[in-house]
Parts: sequence; structure tokens; C-alpha cells
Amino acid sequence: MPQITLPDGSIKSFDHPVSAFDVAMSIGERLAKACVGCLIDEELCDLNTVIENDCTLSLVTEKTRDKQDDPNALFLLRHSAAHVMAEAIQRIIPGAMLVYGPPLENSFYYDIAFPEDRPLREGDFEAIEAEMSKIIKEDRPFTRYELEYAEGIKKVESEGSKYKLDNAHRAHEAGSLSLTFYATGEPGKDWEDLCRGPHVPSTGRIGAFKIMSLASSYWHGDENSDRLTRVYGTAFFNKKDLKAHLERLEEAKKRDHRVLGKKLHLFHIDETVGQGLILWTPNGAVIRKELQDFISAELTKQGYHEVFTPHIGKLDLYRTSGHFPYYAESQFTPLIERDFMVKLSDEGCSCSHLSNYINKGEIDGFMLKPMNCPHHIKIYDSQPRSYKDLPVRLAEFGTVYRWEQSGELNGMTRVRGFTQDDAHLFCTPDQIGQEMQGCLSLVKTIFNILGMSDYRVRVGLRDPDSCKYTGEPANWDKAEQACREAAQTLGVPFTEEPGEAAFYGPKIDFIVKDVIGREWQLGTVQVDYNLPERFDLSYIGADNEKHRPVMIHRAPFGSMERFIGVLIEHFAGAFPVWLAPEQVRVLPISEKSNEYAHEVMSALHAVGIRATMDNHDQRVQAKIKNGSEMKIPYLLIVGPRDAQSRAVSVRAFGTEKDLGQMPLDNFVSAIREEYRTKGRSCVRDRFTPTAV
RNA sequence: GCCACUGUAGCUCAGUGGUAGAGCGCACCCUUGGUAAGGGUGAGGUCGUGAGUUCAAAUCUCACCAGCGGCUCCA
Repeated sequence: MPQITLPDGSIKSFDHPVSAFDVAMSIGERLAKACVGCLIDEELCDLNTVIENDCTLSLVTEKTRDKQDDPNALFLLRHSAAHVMAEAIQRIIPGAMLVYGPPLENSFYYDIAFPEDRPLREGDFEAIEAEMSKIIKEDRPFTRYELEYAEGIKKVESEGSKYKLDNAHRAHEAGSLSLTFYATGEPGKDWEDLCRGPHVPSTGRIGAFKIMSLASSYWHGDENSDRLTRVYGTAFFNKKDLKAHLERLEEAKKRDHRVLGKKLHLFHIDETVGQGLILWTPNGAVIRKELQDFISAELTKQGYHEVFTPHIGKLDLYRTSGHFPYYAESQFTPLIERDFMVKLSDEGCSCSHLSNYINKGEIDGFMLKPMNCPHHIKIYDSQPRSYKDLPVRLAEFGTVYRWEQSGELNGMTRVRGFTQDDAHLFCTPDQIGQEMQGCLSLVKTIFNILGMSDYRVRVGLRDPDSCKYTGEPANWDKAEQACREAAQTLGVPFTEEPGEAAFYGPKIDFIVKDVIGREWQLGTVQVDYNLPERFDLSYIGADNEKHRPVMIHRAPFGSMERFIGVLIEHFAGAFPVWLAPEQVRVLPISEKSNEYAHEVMSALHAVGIRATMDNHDQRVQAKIKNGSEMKIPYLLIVGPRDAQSRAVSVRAFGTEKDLGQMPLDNFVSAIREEYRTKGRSCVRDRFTPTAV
């Protein structure tokens, strides 16, 4: 007879099997009504699951004890909402075949195969939502039943969906001896679905929902398999939470770097220039320049040497590196030499012949560089190197070009031309550990000064089952071990992920999320034993023999484009003084103060501060509003009172009221210091009570 | 590359077959002001591109280009 241990440690004993709901009732009717599911020995289950043996039981309600949303409750809710949506869709489009419909962190989806002559369109959403509302209003129970595998598979077969049959086979292969089904209502009478569950007790528990969007997906994520339609929705226990969720999405949109990029004039993408090609407008260029200067200074401290290399290189270079022709698909088409084209043409070469030549790599010409390493390798190799010269650290803000699929392009975060803060370190095997640590400390320095702490670290290892990697397994083992050890010294948690290595070596990546929760890889540090091999690099050791150096590729920002895209969202466009394109705007109260405002602006310009003046014929209230909307760090209001005392009235971004008046000279030196120290010293600090 | 949606003034958007609209921004005028929008006047658009249907297309159809969301990909 079951003894049930509750989360507070108390034990309830029963002399007969009971459902979790019964247990809840034994505690209180209100609790039982509030329950949507339960955890039995930590496993999420239906509320009416019958308990026969001793176990721990935790009841799942909408909110946890500390009044937070319970992720388990939302999981049950959204999984159930997916069923309701699927039923509604099948009512409206009877030929639709269900594939897979899981809950997600904030939403759920259902992958569905629609008949070719009746695809789903956004215009159908309203009708589907209306059907869903009906089903919810009927408050039908989610009823689980289980069939022996043989019997169950017969049932699934009779329904004639290869997708569900596949799901059943997979469940079986995973070791399941039976198949479970959920009827929305009464089995055999109401709509039902092969599903492992669990669900909320009944459809009526779905308080608020919304169908969000349509997307296409591939069956099993395989692009050669069937194309499915993925319908996204979200659900909450009440309308208020749904509303709050939708408002959060709206707020996130305002932080989106593509929206802010336009509003603050940071960058421009022009379709006549080409998709995925960023034009840095003056404001964005300031941010990029500041960051580049900052990192250059850090690199100098670490003993790097800056180099410059061209944007193209001969195809032979990339044959040696392995980029051409094996990664032709993700590179821009080669630039073919004119003489070679003429020769081909004289030989009667057709377009398809040419395409074949390119695919096989049998042409001469140049390529837009997809990576900087081959050029840097050639700089290393341009002179003999002694072990005493190592490590050789070559750095370049190098622009590279990659042919990303059109559907992948995204603002500044996924582009076809981008500038990496790239460097390649050539060192002895013994030096790897120390050099890796140097790279990682650089990354930490940068993230710290920018206040970016919300990132994760991934150690990318090779996939043991794949053959896409070049190089000796023994070298890979060494390199992977070096990455692991370096990651351990970083002092932040990291995950090891097989299959995430580059084709030439393992790596450590820094990954951040954008405003809508998408992950982007920023900085990366990679160990490479292979390119030195391919290019036959060497140095002379103490033994007077030739030895092979090891390369480390590293780019702590990743690319200027992606990094600044993420940075715009990180700061929500409100950049600190050292990065702000417009650091100070002077707002004369009226035309009468224009002359003094000009003087103030000149004083700031004289010390290198980026200041402008708003001499529009408007009231100061309007100028403040405009200046605030442009997220300018400091607005200086200057009127006759200020002119008389050679002072400025200071308003800092993000503060409701102004900070007060300050002598002009003091402000100039204070903001200069804030700029120089990247915010460690701050104009605001001068307004502490003691200073005034 | 795939599926859906979107493309109208510098920006944000309304307009669903019959003479192109609003707000902001811009120019000019009035106003000369003290901490988040003073008032007025005006300029500004081949409605993404190309074809088709129609007496008539921003609006309907097709193709292409681009953007957005997702899938796949990211050496």
C-alpha cells in the first residue's frame, strides 16, 4: 500500500492505490482544483495517474510556492494547447497529418503535413482560434489510455499516417512496450492522438492562447526529407499573462538592433549594394572605431603585431588550405582570370562545363577570402623562424566574405561580408596552454568592460562519427585536451559539445543571446595542428632541426558586425560615453543662448568629445525629448543663467530630473575622464552630495 | 535553399478596383522659451521591380527582388 512522501517531508499513507488528484483532495479541495499535474518521483505525470507504490509526490499548480510561474505547469499547458490546436486544424483541414507537437520554453508548435492542394495560411488563424476556443469551452478531459505495442501499432496503421507510424516505431525502438494515446474527451468518440503525455486535466484549463506564426520545417530535421508546416502558438493560464508575454515581445522588438540601427542611424543595408553587406554609417563607424582602437591597444599589451592583407587571394592558396573547392558552396564564386576565360571560350567551353570545372576546382583565378588564416600563414612563412621568435602573434581586422544562404541573413548578426578581429598565433606545442589562456583573458577583459556577463562557453569537439575533419587523430586528441584545460582556467561553466569543432581543429566559443532569444556565436579560440601541416610551416628549434609550429586562431569579438549587433541590443542603444556616437548634445534655451552653446560645444570638441548642438527653433522640452530618444549620454541645457556663470545644466540619460548645474570647465574635465576611463570615472559622481 | 507573411513619403504606418493619406522628421514664418512634443504654412511618393487581367490596378494574377519569422546550414 502506497506511502507517499510530499515535498515538505510529510508522509501520507493509503491502504489502496490512489490518484495524485485523490492525494491533493486529501489535503484540500482548493488545492486539488488548482492542480494541473504532478511529479511522481521527479517525473512529470497526469494528475489522475494512479499511484500504487511508495513514491515522492509533488503537486504541480500554476504558480510555485513563491508565486512564480511553474515551468512544469506551463509545459503541461502548452503541450495540451498543441493538442487542442491540432484538433482545431484537423477540423478545418481534414487531410492534415500530424507529425510532432512539443511545448517549448515560451510557446509550442505542431509540425503538420498539409495536403498539397490545401496549405495552411495565416488567414486560417482566426478560424482555428475560434475552433480552439470551442474545444476549450467544452472543457473536455484529456484521457490517457495505453495499448500493448502490437495492438497499438495496428491502430496507428489503420489511421494511415506514416508520420505517426514512424513516431510509434521510434517509441518502440526506444524501449517502450506499449503505446499511449490521449483522447480529448472520450476514447473512441472524441479526437485523439498518439502521445506520451502528460497533459493538464482538461481543455478548460487553457486560459489564454494565441497562434503566433507559420514556418516550414523538415521531417526529422533532414532537408532531404518531407517538408512540413510548423505552426507556432503560445498559451498561458490566464489572459493577463498572455498579454504580458505579448508586451514583452513588443518591448524586445524595440531593443532589436535592426530597429535601433535605423532609429539611431548606426548602419544601413542597401539591396542595390547586396543583401548581407553592411554599410557602416558615421554613427556606427564611431562605435566600431572605438572598439577596434580598444582591442588594438589590448593586443599591443599582449605582444601582438598588426598586419594588413588583401581581400582576395589566388585559388591555389585556398587549394592548399583546403577551402577550395571543398567549401565552394559557402563561398562567393571564384573570380576567374580573363585570359583563362578566353582560353576556355576558345575551347568551346559551355556554362555547364565551366560550372563543372569550378566544382572540381580545375580553374585558375582568385577568391574573395572566406578566412584570414591563409594570408597570415604566408606572412609567417615569409621568413625563417627560430624557436626564439615564437610565439608569433599576427593580428588583423580582416574582412572576409562567405556565401550564406539567403534565408539565413539577419541584420548585422548574419551577413555575407564581415570583419573579424582576427589573429593567428604560431607557437610551439608547449606554448599552447599559455597562449590559449592569454586569448581567453582578453575575451574576459572585453566582456567585463562592456558589462556582458550573460554568455555561455562551449568547447567544440570533433564528432567521432564524421569524416569531415582533416588531420591526425593523435593531434586532435592533443588539441582537444588543450581546449579543455584552457576552458577550465576560465572560471566559468562550459559545456563540451561533440560535432561543434571546426574542420581543422577544436575550439572554444563564446555564445550570447539576442533580444528574441536566438543564440549567436561571438568570440572563438581554436587550436589548429592541420593548417601548419598543409602549408608545411616550420621553425628551427634549439636542436637546429626543423619543427612544426601549432596555430591558434582567435577572434574575441567574432566579427565587428555581429558583435556590434549584439552590443546594440545589450545596451538597448544607450551606449556608454566611450562608445556613444554622440556623447553630448548642447541645448540652448533660446536663440539668445546660441552663442554660449557654441562656446560650450567648442570647448568639448577641443578635448576630443563628440558633441553637437540642437539649435532648432523649439522649446527646450522638445529638445530634451529628442535628445533622450536618441539616447545621448549627456544633454547640457544652457541658458542665460548658465552663460553668466560659465556653467552648464547637466542631464544624464536615464535620469528623470537633471543632475544640476556644474561649471563648464569641470564638466569638460569630468566627461573627458569618463571617456578616457571607459566609465570607471563618471560625470555623475561629481554630483554626489559631498561634491556639491 | 525551403514554407508563410510583408514591401505605400526620410521614419512609423492607414488605404482592397475609380483623382495617393496621417503622424513624426524636413523647409519657411510666428513664437525667445529653464528640464520628455508651442502654433501656422509648405515641400516631399512611377505605391519594391517586371509582365498580365480590366474601360480603369497601390488594390486582382504570375514571375522576380528584398525584408521578417521559423527550418536547414554556418568550413
